[in-house]
Amino acid sequence: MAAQRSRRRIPEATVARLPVYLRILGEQFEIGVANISSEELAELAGVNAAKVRKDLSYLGSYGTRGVGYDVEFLVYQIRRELGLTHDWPVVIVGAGNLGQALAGYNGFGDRGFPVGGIVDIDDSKVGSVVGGVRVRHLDEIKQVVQARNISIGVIATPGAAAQDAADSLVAAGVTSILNFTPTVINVPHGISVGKVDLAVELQILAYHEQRRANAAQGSVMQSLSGLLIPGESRRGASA
Amino acid sequence: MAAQRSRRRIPEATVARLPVYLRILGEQFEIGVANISSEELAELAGVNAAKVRKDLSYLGSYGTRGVGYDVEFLVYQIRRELGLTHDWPVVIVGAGNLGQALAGYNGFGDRGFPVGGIVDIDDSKVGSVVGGVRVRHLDEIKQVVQARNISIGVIATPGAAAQDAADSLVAAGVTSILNFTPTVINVPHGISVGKVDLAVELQILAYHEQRRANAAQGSVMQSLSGLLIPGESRRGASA
DNA sequence: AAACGTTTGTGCACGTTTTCACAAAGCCAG
DNA sequence: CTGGCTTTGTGAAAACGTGCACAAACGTTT
Ligand SMILES: NC(=O)c1ccc[n+]([C@@H]2O[C@H](COP(=O)([O-])OP(=O)(O)OC[C@H]3O[C@@H](n4cnc5c(N)ncnc54)[C@H](O)[C@@H]3O)[C@@H](O)[C@H]2O)c1
Ligand SMILES: NC(=O)c1ccc[n+]([C@@H]2O[C@H](COP(=O)([O-])OP(=O)(O)OC[C@H]3O[C@@H](n4cnc5c(N)ncnc54)[C@H](O)[C@@H]3O)[C@@H](O)[C@H]2O)c1
Repeated sequence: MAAQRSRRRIPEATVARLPVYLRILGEQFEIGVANISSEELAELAGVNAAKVRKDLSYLGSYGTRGVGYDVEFLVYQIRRELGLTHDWPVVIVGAGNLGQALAGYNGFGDRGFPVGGIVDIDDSKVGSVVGGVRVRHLDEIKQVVQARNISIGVIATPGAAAQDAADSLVAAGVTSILNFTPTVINVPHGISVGKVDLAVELQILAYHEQRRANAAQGSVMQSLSGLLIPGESRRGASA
Repeated sequence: MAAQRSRRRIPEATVARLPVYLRILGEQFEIGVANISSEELAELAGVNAAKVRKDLSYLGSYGTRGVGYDVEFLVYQIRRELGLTHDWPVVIVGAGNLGQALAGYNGFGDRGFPVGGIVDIDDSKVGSVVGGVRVRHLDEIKQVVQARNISIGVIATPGAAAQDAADSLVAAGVTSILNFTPTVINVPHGISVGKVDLAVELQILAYHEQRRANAAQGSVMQSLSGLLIPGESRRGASA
């Protein structure tokens, strides 16, 4: 009776890398690669080979020593572990520029996340069709979510409305939220939240740019004081 | 002569949170809040107060014990540390759906990252104007970058063209890249790369959804075997 | 000017993630 | 079926990130 079922807990850092491996493996499979070593996969994913092996080891012992991993089988196992064996329809809240772009973007549904519904609070948006889906009113979100058994919601409203949107999603029964607004949202315990913030990414890059600029200036100063070894010019390792 | 200049190295995890604090502090300043405690800021940012204090301590000792932090001063210090005291124009490669959406999005320039240029390889796109900027041909990227002294590039091409786009950007003199395609790009040492991948975020959420589903099923099984304490129903802590 | 309540700044312990390094396991050639 | 080559899977160490807990510092009140 011992349920030998998965129930391994996979480290969050690994979960974030599995989708990257998955995509690469899918591409390799497409071009006829049947087998791949941790070294090759690591190269393609831009990470350390030992890390790849440890990551994959959380799925089970699916490699063959001296040979590598069967690409097709590995794709199946990762998909299984990530819960990608079936589609996860999503509901988008906010049918503005971003909401419409997302709804119209196929790379969304192609990856198993079809747009199951779009809602907006603005009556002038309600009724229009974007990406083949008719925009419904925010008030109907519960019907939309329950009709297609949706558990993932995407927030694409202005930042000021993000908390409202999150509350509506949770009330409608959604248990995972991807937030595209810059606003931090509060959700009840047990709800997962992912965040995509353009400005944050750019600001991180700006920080590294500035460091480089400062370091370069520092180097010049050192150079002037005769301390910089030629050929060893400083460049922040940040890639 | 000892250059007492910054040159503190700030942990990457902290760098990723500073933009969040910055936005919140800006909002608080707007609504007239002059002073804030680490506790309050932590609450608004959804993190631990000790973490906030440690993060801010990397900037220097700018708080006042028993009082808190001066909001305006802190905004200034974070902006300074992140290198946001001046604008960082960006060049967008790829004027398709995403490229046009980004170019037309004001929250971009508003945060100090104006679109300094857009290039595309498709002649039918060249010459059109999006977001007030005229699309130039990829071949002219070097002129575009150098004319405005751009150091940040954004890749919004199809995934298959991402490496090409990265190579072009690096050749043109860009030293930081934000990659919106799902493709992993290789860049020379010393170039910073940020990545925004929608599918990865959704797949991470799917994983948590699936775990919840499995755990719930597990609970039912436990319940059936009399092991589930009522009121203690399992819900994965993932928020 | 002392006593008090508040909040910072940070040492320390703990948890997580990365990396190293190597035995175990497989394939293949002879 | 043995020996040599390759590559996995994983302990153990190192590096990194988080959160607790508390002394030090500050403003206020008496
Ligand atoms: N446009 C971009 O390229 C881009 C890029 C990155 C991030 N973002 C972020 O995405 C969000 C949306 O941007 P946008 O350009 O699409 O804005 P937008 O103004 O075009 O669209 C917002 C939509 O949300 C609707 N809305 C407002 N309150 C609502 C509510 N409570 N419930 C449901 N719908 C509501 C509005 O009616 C509108 O249709 C913003 O937070 C923005 O910062 C946009
Ligand atoms: N549209 C979305 O909502 C969305 C969301 C997330 C991610 N993405 C990703 O963003 C990328 C772009 O998506 P899109 O919908 O804008 O695609 P798109 O096809 O509309 O636009 C791509 C543009 O890039 C140009 N291009 C192609 N090769 C080029 C090259 N070598 N140099 C310069 N330009 C080149 C094309 O001419 C085209 O104009 C894709 O990788 C996609 O996966 C898109």
